[in-house]
Amino acid sequence: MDHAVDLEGYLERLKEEGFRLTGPRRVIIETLLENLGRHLNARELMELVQEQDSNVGFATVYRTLELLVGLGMLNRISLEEGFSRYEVPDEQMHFHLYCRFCGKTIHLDDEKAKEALVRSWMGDSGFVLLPQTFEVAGVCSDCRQCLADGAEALAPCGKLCRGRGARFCRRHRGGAEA
Amino acid sequence: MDHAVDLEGYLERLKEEGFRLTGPRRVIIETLLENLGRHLNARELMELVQEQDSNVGFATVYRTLELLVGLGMLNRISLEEGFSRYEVPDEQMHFHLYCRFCGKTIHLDDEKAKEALVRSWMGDSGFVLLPQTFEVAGVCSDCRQCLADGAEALAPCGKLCRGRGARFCRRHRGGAEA
DNA sequence: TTGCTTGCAAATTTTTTGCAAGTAG
DNA sequence: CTACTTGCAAAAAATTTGCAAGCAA
Repeated sequence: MDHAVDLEGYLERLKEEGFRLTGPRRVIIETLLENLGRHLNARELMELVQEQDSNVGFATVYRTLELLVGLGMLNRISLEEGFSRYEVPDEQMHFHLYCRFCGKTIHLDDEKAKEALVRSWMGDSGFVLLPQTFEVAGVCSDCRQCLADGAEALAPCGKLCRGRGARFCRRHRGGAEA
Repeated sequence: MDHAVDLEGYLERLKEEGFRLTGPRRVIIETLLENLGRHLNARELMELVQEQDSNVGFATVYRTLELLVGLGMLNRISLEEGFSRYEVPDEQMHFHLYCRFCGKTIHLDDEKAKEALVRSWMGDSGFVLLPQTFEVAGVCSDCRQCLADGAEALAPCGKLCRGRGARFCRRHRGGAEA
């Protein structure tokens, strides 16, 4: 799944585009490539980068991320958490199941076939598909069990119920302990 | 595409869940249902709501959005703009092509069939699919023409090149006028 | 050298929260 | 009445920007 991306080639590409190969950029890119499967966000990336070089600042991390995204060398993705995550684009697409309530993620198989299918959707639109990760939102079986009586009400379950929605979670409101 | 959602039924659902039907909530929900296809963000929603009742504050808009999302009555979506957009969940999924460079969006057909396909991806994972909108990222033909020599470099084209990436856009950096 | 880059701190933007006052049920 | 809700203002959190100093090419 995480078949290594060539670091030197990646760095070279930056240079070919006319950007300078600086220390901070090097560390940031190395970190990104060493954590291919993790979908780091800016803060997580920052923390890892600072283990290597504590001088690198937030601004540089953000600027480098934006540069890479602008060059198509990095994808910005969102799990609706209120901030962005980033992934090094792979040759091919990836497909995940994402539980909207507990955040659990499952990686799907046969990605090549699925990608071909998605590509076929573009038809004669003139669009060219960019490899990306699809997060298919759903409810996992664990959370489904937690969903009380009114099955379609889809109230968040009490176990993980992380993030913003927690405040209105019926389980939490009742005081039934998180 | 935007087959009306029943306002009273929607409001009723809130009450059934044990939440109060207040003026501000009413206005917010009305506005949401009157702009089904627009994928409003919090600020846009706020502005529309204030045309109806200038007393409603940002906090209430955010709190109501969060409440509805928590109840599964609203989906939070992201176009990687740095903030969230919201959509009233439809019975069925929707599929868009989204140009990563100019932001152009095209609505795809045969959504029922595509949805069935996506549902089949869930296999025996135990997940239940939640109706959602898929934004398939790509490059539209207009932007493809703007992509200079190094075709795979994918530098943003100069025309619309909106949002955060603009600063590093090769076209803009050169001073070649946006 | 030249001018792209960086770090820092301040500024923005988006979203959340505390709290007294308002109000639906 | 009761306690869920609201508006306001302050607080947080995420991201961006101005600018003098640093450094790659």
